[in-house]
Amino acid sequence: MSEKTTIYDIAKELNISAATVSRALNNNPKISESTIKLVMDTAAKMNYKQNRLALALRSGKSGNIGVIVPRINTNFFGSVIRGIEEELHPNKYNVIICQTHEDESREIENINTLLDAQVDGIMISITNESKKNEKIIHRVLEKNVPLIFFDRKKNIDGVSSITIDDFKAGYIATKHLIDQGCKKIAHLCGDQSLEIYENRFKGYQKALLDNGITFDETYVIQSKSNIEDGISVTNKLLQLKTPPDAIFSASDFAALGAIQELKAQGIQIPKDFCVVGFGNEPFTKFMELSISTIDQSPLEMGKMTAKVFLEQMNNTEDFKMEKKIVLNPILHIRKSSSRQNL
Amino acid sequence: MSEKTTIYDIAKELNISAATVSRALNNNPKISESTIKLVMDTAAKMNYKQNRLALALRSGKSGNIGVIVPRINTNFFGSVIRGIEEELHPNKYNVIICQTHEDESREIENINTLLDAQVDGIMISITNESKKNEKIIHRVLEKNVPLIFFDRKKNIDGVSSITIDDFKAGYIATKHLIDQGCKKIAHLCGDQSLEIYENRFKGYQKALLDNGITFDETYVIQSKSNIEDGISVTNKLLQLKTPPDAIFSASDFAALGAIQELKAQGIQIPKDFCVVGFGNEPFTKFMELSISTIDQSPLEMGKMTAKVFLEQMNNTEDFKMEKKIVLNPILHIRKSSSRQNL
DNA sequence: TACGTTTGTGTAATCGATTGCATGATTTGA
DNA sequence: TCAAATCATGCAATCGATTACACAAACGTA
Repeated sequence: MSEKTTIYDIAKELNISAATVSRALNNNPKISESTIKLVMDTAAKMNYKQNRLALALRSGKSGNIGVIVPRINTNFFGSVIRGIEEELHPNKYNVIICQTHEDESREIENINTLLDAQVDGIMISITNESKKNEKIIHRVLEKNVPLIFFDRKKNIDGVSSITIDDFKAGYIATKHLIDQGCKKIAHLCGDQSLEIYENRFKGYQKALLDNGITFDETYVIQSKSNIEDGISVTNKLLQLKTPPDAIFSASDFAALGAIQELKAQGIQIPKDFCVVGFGNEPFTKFMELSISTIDQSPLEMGKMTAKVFLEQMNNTEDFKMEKKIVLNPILHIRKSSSRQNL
Repeated sequence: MSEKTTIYDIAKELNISAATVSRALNNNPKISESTIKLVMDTAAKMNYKQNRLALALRSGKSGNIGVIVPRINTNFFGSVIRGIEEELHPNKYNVIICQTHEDESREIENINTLLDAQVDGIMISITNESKKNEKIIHRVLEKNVPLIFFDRKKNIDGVSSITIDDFKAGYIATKHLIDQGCKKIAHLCGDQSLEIYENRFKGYQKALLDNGITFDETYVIQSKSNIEDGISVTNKLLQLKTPPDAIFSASDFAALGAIQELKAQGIQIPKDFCVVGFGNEPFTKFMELSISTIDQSPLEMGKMTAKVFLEQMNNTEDFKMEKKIVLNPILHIRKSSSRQNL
């Protein structure tokens, strides 16, 4: 049962005031060298640890940062959080994680919890673009709690964000399929109320346009980010009068489902049909028929997010800083769309 | 720029003392119904939020729980954390995540960080069994900070733990291979200084013994939990005078490497060779040749860990509570070891 | 009426660290 | 040698909520 030593204990021990102890511990130049040394030594001897709660109350800073994600147990978000963590820990910030499970009311709850917990900042990847959570976001801003979006953002003035260039990602993925000789490229798109999915779709359209392929909206079909949906949606595509000869999926999971369905129908990949996914989930690489996909550099994204936060915290200027960082997507070409060796 | 309202603001507004406000907000029976209602209403009107930092200082409880894992971006740990989170959030605890990257000194750092941050408890899956971190663990206990192990534990009196029955897991995995007709079963084992890997190995041995198969130590070979090591280790096994006809790997990643190497050597799975992995990583299910594996119920493990913590927090009795919970491993039989359809 | 109880509130201390202001001691400069 | 400047330190308030103790008012009872 080790009693905690406080600055008062040290003060009593040395017959000086707590104020002097506090100043000495903070290397205040007003305190004489000898006193500082004495206090430091005594503090070490008495195994003194600063009480961060007391500091938090006085300064109004908890030293905690809230991170809100749809879910934590996917490679993408797990890696982003890892990046955030690695950047913030050396700066004495702790990371508090919340999950929304793609549920808006849960998102609101989480933000309130974090505000209650007096976090020094919030980093969030929002669930979707609906108006419902607009209000709570503004409450965060009103409270002057630094807010940063990553990956799934809202466009709000004065709020920084770290995303990847989803338009470009959609573009290069589609362009790659065109380069492989595909002419009828379908797109499994995500919830269009989210900017990321909208941009992937637009990139896809632009690539078609730039390469003289007419856009056909029957080739665009929304799919959830899971295998089952990928299967059923692909099945529908294959029943079209003129079925597609390639799929660009906005999700790796849906792409995997698509591949399973294609195989089930005896279609040869990549000979007769090419597939590109999105996210570079670990399994895309491990599959026997490895899946081409877009890497989103999640680790990097996490680190950038944390860095931008730290910059804003250290920004003592009077003006608000807004940074919109857009990372470069990287296309990994794998077996599911490589025809050069055939 | 919304100024925060405190109980003093409410007190001033109503011309009563802050003490009364505090008591009213906490539904103290000493306060008259009418006052409580008045205070509650005014608090709501003034948008009062309790300052958790002040509460934290006074009570000595931060409301934060530290969770230490080797890494966060794997399915297993991600899911455990998710489980912990889901159980603790409704109880007003926040979860602070730390990663050790399998580095002992990092582990010590993390524990110190958490103690500094005045967490109300620590849940940890340790990096390994070496003596170096023994000291810091005891410091946690001395400080009376509740400590709980999950998955990778140390055996310390009075400390609760939630694990799976790794011995049984090793046993049923091996028994399954024997049932498939395999006679020369190799084991890719993990770091034997970790109890979990030691127990998987022991279960493997016992299953062999119980089924009249002589244990052959040349069939046991240590492998790191990654594909590359799985490949190289399997290559070595195949060069033996009498190569094995099955592998029970203590890691899914090594199992995947093993399968890749087996295929590369033209060996038919499961006809000529069976493989069972460990962990039920998502990819094991997605592979075209899906991999048999042991599920560790990580979500359940996380939830149990949190529950045990909450129980200990609510335990007002004078005695210490120690719970050693052992979850049941579940064998998922998939293509890599299913001979019944051949 | 007088006295003991109950009820509802207020006063002030507490948690631990920080910091503006005051003060006493020492040094500097003329 | 004395005023001014510098230096080192102490005092006390502060952050916001809780709570032991005190106390006044209201009530009940003999």
